[in-house]
Amino acid sequence: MSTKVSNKSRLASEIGKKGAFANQQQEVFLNLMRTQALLSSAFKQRLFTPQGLSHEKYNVLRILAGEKRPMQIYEVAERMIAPKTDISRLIGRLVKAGLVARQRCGHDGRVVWVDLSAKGKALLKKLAEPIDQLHESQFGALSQKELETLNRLLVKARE
Amino acid sequence: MSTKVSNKSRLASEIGKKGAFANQQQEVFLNLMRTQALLSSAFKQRLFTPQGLSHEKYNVLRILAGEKRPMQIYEVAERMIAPKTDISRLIGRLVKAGLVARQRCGHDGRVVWVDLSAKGKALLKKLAEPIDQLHESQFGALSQKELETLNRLLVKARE
DNA sequence: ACAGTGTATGTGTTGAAACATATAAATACG
DNA sequence: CGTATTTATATGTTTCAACACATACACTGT
Repeated sequence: MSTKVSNKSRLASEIGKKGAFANQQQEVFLNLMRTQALLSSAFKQRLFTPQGLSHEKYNVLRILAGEKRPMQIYEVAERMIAPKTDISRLIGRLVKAGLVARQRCGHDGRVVWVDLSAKGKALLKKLAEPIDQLHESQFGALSQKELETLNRLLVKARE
Repeated sequence: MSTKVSNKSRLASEIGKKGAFANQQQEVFLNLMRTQALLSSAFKQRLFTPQGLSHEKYNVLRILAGEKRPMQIYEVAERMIAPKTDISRLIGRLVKAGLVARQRCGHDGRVVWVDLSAKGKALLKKLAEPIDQLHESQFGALSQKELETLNRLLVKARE
């Protein structure tokens, strides 16, 4: 039954504050959810929705822009912020919107290459400065040292 | 480490010479999105989906449990992690699942009171410890001081 | 009393997310 | 070779989210 001693008890006994600890973790969790929701909703409302974009669509564009080359669909899927199984239809919507081009590979009949279209590149260029400004308005109150700390702690929480 | 800033520095001068910041801000933003996605997806997969819950459903239950009293629908909506306009149908689904009770107010014909049902309370009780354990597995690597710092920085980013 | 305004909740509709499953092509293997 | 397995993408179906709009009631001032 007790194949694994809970980490909580160990840590809690080290610190001697069992209940308070769990609450603090809950607080951090809710805080993380709330902050993410607020910041991402600002992007959606101010930048993405007016351009007919969603977070996921923008993400694909951003990934393609970062690579500066055609990518296979599964490569894009692997780099999405949230793991994405339903990538085909997302790409399909981007193709329909004229933002990416999709092309079957000759050698390997399974593969589809996707890349930014001129329209997609133009849209990203248009968004670049507003995005920087929004980031600045969101994180401007945090010093560079605080940003580094936040980065480090967020990564640590993921591991 | 090489600092490749050709594109950024031009933008930086346009928006006030904070180009070095813009990259770091982007990194924090993406980090925040990724960490939130990972942590919340663990909750969904391990705890919520097996119980037929979604994040939003659980949120309503959590809010009602915290108040320990019947609440009006708009009160619940105001406390959701993400602002929710479409709360009626969410409550409707919870009623359908038997987790909350919904009752019209006699005095004010507009008002609907919602409260946890016995089934809802039992579900929350059943989830309490697994939730603590999951929090511990997610945040156990962070010291209490680090959690405080993370909390503070997340709040600061929201303001 | 009643028209106008504000408040609380409900719904119509469209698009997207989730999850399983299906197709299709390349590769491995006996 | 031919069959099984893996890889890459697509689709069927159900449920949910978002946004606008609609309803239903309460309150206010005249």
